[in-house]
Amino acid sequence: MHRAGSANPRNVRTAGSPRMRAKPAPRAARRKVRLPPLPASDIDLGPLAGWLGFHLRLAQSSSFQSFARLTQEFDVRPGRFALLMLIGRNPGISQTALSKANGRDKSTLTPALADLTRRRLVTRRRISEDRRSYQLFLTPAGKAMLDELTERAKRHEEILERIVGKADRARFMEILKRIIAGVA
Amino acid sequence: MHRAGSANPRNVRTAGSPRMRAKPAPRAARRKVRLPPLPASDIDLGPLAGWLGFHLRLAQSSSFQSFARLTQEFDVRPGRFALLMLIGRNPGISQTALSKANGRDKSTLTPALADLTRRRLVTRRRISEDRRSYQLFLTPAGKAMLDELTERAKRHEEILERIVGKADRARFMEILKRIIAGVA
DNA sequence: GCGAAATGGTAGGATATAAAACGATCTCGA
DNA sequence: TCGAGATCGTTTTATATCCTACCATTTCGC
Repeated sequence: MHRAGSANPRNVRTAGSPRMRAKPAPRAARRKVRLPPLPASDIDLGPLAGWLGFHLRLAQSSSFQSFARLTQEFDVRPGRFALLMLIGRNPGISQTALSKANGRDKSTLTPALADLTRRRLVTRRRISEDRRSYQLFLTPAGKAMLDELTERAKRHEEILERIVGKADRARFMEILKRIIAGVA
Repeated sequence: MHRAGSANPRNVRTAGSPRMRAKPAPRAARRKVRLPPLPASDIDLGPLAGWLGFHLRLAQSSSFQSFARLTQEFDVRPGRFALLMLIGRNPGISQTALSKANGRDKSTLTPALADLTRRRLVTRRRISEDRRSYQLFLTPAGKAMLDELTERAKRHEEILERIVGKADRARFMEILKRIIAGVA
């Protein structure tokens, strides 16, 4: 898949390179050989090629984009969707608890919830017992939106499951959970 | 792990809840029962609990943070590290090729490379053959930095591999690669 | 050759995210 | 009951990221 051994010194232009096409051989004396930019298909990843972390990052990006494609008409990306789901399943949840379950810093929630509130999908209520915190709820519109999004998310999951394969699914999930628990 | 069935209506405070502690039972008539914010340990993830996409996101976050912890003294996070590695292994690579190998949009590279150039880790060279593009190279300092970072990254990989397990490592990697290729 | 289309890189606008510091409020121990 | 410290949410600051549009340059079709 990638070049073997160490970095290719690339001191010589191979004959028949696509770049040679419309280039009349210059008459001037030996021109210094210049390196054409590497084509994307011929990149040496080095150790990255064998590293889990790198591929975890790329896989997450791919998954994210697949999800976003399926839900773009609602303008809700995975992060927001998880918030709606967590609020819907846990009416009255606090922002701190929400941020932990969502795996994101609590300061991230301030603008996100402001947006969801502005869109009338979520409401916040001060409680008299602890006036520092809010309780979060879905509005009826929020519930409807969550239902719609859940349908799309299911399709996304089906895509992922087809790629992962039925046989490996449980094992794969278990490994992900171990990483979540173990690295933190 | 999470509450069974549909959302818990949470209409009743359970006796012995931690919140009851220093609360002298109010003498006033039946106080309206208020919902304390849910503790983080008792969150219903709903369908999220079974979804690969959600856990992929969290696993990626965990991995990222583990890496960042090991390399924080160099102020280089996974994205920058991958850039250094890719440039180091592919001297003369163009920004577009780099962005593809790195799985990020090319416009993301402009500020990233400006930073790496400012720190004298990377140099860019216009080439006469195609004056639109640059060739990227590591400086000696960039190479030294890459070597240092590679050591830390190896430790991070060892952590991941211990979590994933020797037996599952190859399978796990293969699945990640399928997701990268298949969803895109 | 020439003009249209593609390509490499940058700029601007928008969103997502984290860390640190902060004010308000609550809890705990003595 | 009081004060130190913890907790909740926000603000501020700094990155990272994408998308769209754009400019300069190159390639392609004819």
